[in-house]
Amino acid sequence: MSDLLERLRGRGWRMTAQRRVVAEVLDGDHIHLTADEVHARAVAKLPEISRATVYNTLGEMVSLGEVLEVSTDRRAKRYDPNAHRPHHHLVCARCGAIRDVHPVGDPLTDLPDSERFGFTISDVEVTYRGTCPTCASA
Amino acid sequence: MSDLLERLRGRGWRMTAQRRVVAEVLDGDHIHLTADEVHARAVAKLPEISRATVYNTLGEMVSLGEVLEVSTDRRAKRYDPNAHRPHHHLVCARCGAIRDVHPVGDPLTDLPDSERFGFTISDVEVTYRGTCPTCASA
DNA sequence: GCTTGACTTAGACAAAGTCTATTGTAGGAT
DNA sequence: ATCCTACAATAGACTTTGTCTAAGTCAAGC
Ligand SMILES: [Mn+2]
Ligand SMILES: [Mn+2]
Ligand SMILES: [Zn+2]
Ligand SMILES: [Zn+2]
Repeated sequence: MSDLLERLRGRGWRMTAQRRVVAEVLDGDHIHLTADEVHARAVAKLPEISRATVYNTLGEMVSLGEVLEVSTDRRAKRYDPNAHRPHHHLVCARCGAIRDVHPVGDPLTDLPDSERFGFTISDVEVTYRGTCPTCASA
Repeated sequence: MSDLLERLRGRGWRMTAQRRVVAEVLDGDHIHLTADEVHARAVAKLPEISRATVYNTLGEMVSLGEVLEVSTDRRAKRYDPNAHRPHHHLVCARCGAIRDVHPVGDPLTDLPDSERFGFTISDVEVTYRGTCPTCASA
């Protein structure tokens, strides 16, 4: 069921009811929830879970490399369980819907040496913005 | 002197000491200051300028299209007077230094139709991350 | 030099996130 | 099975970044 939960087992991770529900809430494709959204969904399964624990648990999952932090807007960070397949994001400017996308080619080759200012570049992050089909037809 | 200030004149923009100082502080190349940094530098020239006025003025400049908001980290928004030459950003992960960069080609062509989920894409934002020469030699 | 609507200000308020002191518990040891 | 203890969970104070409001100030046209 929870692929993320499976990945977290056998890492010496002490299993608690709180950690289990956070992992369950983050299961699925194109999942990019804020900490507060994770908390709201976790409370539905385990009413006494605290906000601090959700933040702590998400932070640990990020440290373990099993969850990614995504910042597609200037509001809250979003947590993404799709940590093992490199990807970028497509965001609807109207409703905020987020899709995982996989551009072809390496965007790094598009940056000429004269535009690198002597930096050693280790990562490129691409965000596509537009209007989703639902918002376009509304 | 202040190219930004020149651009803002003759737009029916009521000129005040506060607005002049904010525009002066934002003059230059590769400028990407936070609102608080703008405020600190503005206070040095005009001690009584308030935080609210800096936020208001930056917001108006953004609305006029003369300043861009840049979000290269999850902390404060940064304000960029280079609003008329499309560009992307190269960020040092260690010290936060930000350079304006101009990749060749259109990153949109790298996203196949099958990866567009029916969206109409209007904008692409690219952030290159790495280590600047100063941090690399330290 | 008036008048007036636009601008500025201080401080309250809000959202997102961090930190701390205290209490609880998972899981190994006995 | 029970005990122990290091690790985890909790409430709430605190911080950072940003917005809002009500009252005072001023640039610019007449
Ligand atoms: Mn994703
Ligand atoms: Mn820039
Ligand atoms: Zn939409
Ligand atoms: Zn650096």
